[in-house]
Amino acid sequence: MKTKREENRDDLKKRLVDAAEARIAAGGLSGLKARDVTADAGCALGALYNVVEDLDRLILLVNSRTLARLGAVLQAAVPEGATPKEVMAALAQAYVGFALENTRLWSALFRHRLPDGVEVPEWHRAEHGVLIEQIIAPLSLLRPDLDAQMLRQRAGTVFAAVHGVVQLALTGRFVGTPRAALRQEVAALVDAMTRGLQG
Amino acid sequence: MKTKREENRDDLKKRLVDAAEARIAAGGLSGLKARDVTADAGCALGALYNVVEDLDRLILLVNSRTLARLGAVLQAAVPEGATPKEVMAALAQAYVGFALENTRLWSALFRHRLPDGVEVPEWHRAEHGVLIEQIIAPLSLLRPDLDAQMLRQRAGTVFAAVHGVVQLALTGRFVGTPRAALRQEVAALVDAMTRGLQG
DNA sequence: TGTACATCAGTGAACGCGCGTTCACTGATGTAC
DNA sequence: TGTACATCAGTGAACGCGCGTTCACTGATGTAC
Repeated sequence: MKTKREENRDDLKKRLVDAAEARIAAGGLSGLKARDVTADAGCALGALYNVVEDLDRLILLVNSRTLARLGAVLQAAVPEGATPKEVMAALAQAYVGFALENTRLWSALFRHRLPDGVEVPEWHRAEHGVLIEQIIAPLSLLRPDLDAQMLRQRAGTVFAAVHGVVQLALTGRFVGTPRAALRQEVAALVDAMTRGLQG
Repeated sequence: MKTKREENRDDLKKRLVDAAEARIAAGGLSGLKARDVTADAGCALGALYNVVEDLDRLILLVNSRTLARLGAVLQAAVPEGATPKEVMAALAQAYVGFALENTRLWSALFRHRLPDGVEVPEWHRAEHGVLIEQIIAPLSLLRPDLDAQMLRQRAGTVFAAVHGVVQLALTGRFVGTPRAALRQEVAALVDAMTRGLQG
C-alpha cells in the first residue's frame, strides 16, 4: 500500500502531465513553459523538478500518453473479418483522424528532440512500435513472399509515406496535399500501395 | 553601374549568406547564431542588420538558394525520351540523392518557421514550386483523365509521400525506413504509385 | 496513543546563460561647388 | 582636380528578455521509542 508521500507525488505528477498535455495541445511544443505548467498544475515552479528530471522528460511522458491513445485508436480501427487491403485503408484513415483531432500532440511525437548526448530511454523508444505494429499483419498477407525483416522494413515505408502526406497537409506550408483533400488522397495512396506492393 | 557602396553591400550580403549556409549545413538550423555567422563573414555583429532585416530573413535567403539548387538537380534528372514512369522514378531518386547530400539544408526548408504573424514573402513562397513542378508533366501522361487542379493536388500527394519516406529515414528517430534501404524502398513506392494511380 | 526527531516534498526568489537586437560612435564613400 | 560637407555603412559593447534550473528555507509526513 502507498504511503501518503507517494500518493501526493503521483498525484502531482499526473497533474503536471495533464497540464503539459493541455499546453502542448493548445500552443504546441514551443509553447510549453515550466512556469505555465506548474501554475496550471497548482504547484510551485521548483516542485516540477522534484517529480521529473527535466522539462524534456515531462514531454516524454506526454508523448507516451499520446502514443498509447494513438495505439488504441489504431487497434480499434481494424474491422472484423476485413481483407488486408481494407485493414490498411482503415488504419490509414484512423491515423489521419487522430492527426486531425490531435494535431499538436501528434506533431510533438515527431518534433521533440532531447539535447545532444541525452539518450532516449528504451521503454519510450519501444512505445513507438504502435505506429507500425498493426500494419505488419495485413501486409504479410498481401506479401507472403517477404520475410519478417523485409515486412518490418516495408511497413516502415508504408507508414512513412502516409505520415508524410498527413504531415505536409497539416503542418506544411507551401507544398503538399490540400487539407480538404487529405482523406481522399490518403485513400488513393494506400490503394496504390496495396495494389502495387501486392504484385 | 553600381556605386562602391552597393558593391560592398552586395558583397557582404553574399558572404553572410555563404556563412549562414555553411553553418546550417554543419550544425542545422538551431546551430545558426548571429555571432558565428558574422565572424565567419568577417564583419561585426551589427553589420548583419544593415544588410538583412533579421536572422530569419537570412535563413530565407539560404533556403532560396537550396531550392534553386534542388530545382536544378531535379530538372537535370529527367532523362531524355523516357516513359512517364521512368521520369517519376528518376525524380524521386534525384530527390533522395539531394536529401542525402544536403541533409541539413534540405531539412531547413521544412523546419524553418517565421515568428507568429510574420508573413512569408510571396517570391519565396513561389520558389517552393520546384518541389512539384517536374512531377506534373509525367503525371498528366499517366492520368490524362485528371484536370489541371486535380493533377496539381495529386502531384502534391506524390511528393509528400516520397518526402515522408525520406524525412523519416534521414531525420526520424524510431520509425521509418532504414537508411540503407531508402533508395530501394522509394523506388518500390514510386513504382506502386505510378502503377496504382494509373488505373 | 503520544512525543521527539528525521526526512523529504513544496516554495518562489534569485541565478545564469544564451543570444537576438540596438545604438552611439567612427570612418569611409558620395555629392556639391 | 580639390575642398567642405553630408550620408551612410561598419563597429562591438551593452541591452533586454525569456526561461530553465537551483537552492536555502519552511512545513508536512514518516519513524523510533
